[in-house]
Amino acid sequence: MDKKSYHHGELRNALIQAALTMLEQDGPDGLSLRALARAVGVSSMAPYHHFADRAELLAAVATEGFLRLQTRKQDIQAIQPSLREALAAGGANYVRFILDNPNLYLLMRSPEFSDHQRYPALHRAASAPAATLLDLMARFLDEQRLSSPSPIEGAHLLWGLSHGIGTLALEGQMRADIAPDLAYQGSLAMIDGWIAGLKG
Amino acid sequence: MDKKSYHHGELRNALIQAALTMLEQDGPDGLSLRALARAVGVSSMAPYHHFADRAELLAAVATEGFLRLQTRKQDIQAIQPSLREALAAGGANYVRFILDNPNLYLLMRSPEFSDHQRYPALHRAASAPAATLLDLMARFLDEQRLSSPSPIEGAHLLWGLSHGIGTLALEGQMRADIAPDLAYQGSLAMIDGWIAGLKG
DNA sequence: TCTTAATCCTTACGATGTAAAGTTTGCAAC
DNA sequence: GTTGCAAACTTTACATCGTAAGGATTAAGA
Repeated sequence: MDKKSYHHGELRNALIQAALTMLEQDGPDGLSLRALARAVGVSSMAPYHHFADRAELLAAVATEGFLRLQTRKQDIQAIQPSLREALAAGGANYVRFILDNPNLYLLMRSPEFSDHQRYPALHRAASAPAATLLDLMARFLDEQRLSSPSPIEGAHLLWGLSHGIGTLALEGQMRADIAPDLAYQGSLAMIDGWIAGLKG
Repeated sequence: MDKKSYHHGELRNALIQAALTMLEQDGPDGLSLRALARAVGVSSMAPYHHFADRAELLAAVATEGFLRLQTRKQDIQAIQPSLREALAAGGANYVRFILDNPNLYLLMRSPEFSDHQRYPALHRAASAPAATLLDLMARFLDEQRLSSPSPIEGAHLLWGLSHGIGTLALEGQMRADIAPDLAYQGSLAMIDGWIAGLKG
């Protein structure tokens, strides 16, 4: 595809792909629309025919990130022997995703996309992993006949734990190589705390 | 102090204070050196006599944030009846700090300050809360005669949990009003999981 | 009083996001 | 085919930003 024609034809996709690779080099803030356009071989204003502004392009990239995360999530959790271990494995996988795609993850969690109304596709993609976790948690709590925490609370706790550990590892506050396992062990400890709390 | 003189006299401090208030309005990225200089009533280049570049000014603001955090942390943890509850209360307080100073916290955790060599004051201030937590954790694990997790692992787990919950709450992924309590309950659950794991 | 160093200002440059308006191209209807 | 139109892309222009270079002002000590 060595199109040198006036019309690019696949600009939207090309921009997102270029952004994904450029992102991991320069970070979310270093990613400029102009540099992106240059990389794709197009004028500075061309991206504006596919995205309203810079934020909308970044949102599309972040959306792609959530789609990739969800794919990985499903692959891994299908293998686990028990719900308890599936929950912990999901956490470890989440940390691994963060460490594998640091800047993409930073972008995905950027507060500039907080407005759900403005980025519906992003929030749809982002809610898929959350829904998967919530479903798993609800099934686990039901299986164990636990009335506390609620499924939402439990999901937020495990999610928060893995998100936090991944972020700390990214910042160099802890060893990245053991971070996924730490998330796994921490998740198990919290889950066992719930179970122990019921019995005690 | 209505100095209209050529020399401001307190520029460095004034800039940091102005940045702290402007930060919560415009976010870390919206904070510009020029706007800051304008707010303080000084030329665009004046800040450069006190800070090498924008990053160094932001680092000073972030440092102030860590100092405030540490103050709050000590005040609250001194009141707790047990080490177990002190650990959980520390987590809840951490979440409250995040929700009270969302943009300041974002700045404090900005990856652009990862270079410890370049921002020694920042990392000194940042390590104080971490050290406090680590000390508390070590004392708790010793008190309970727990060999697992290690103090560092335990500290990272609780820290990660609160960081994650605070961040999710910031993003609107969960109700902010119950987030601190969720961190409290989650911390207790994980702690109890460690204890249960020993006995079981 | 004179010197000197600290503090602050003016001017200038390149880069960025994006608004406005023009150019090229593919395509559908005749 | 030819025509007409909408979509894709370009050019030009502007405000704003970080910051480099060099000049002006002032405080403080000799």
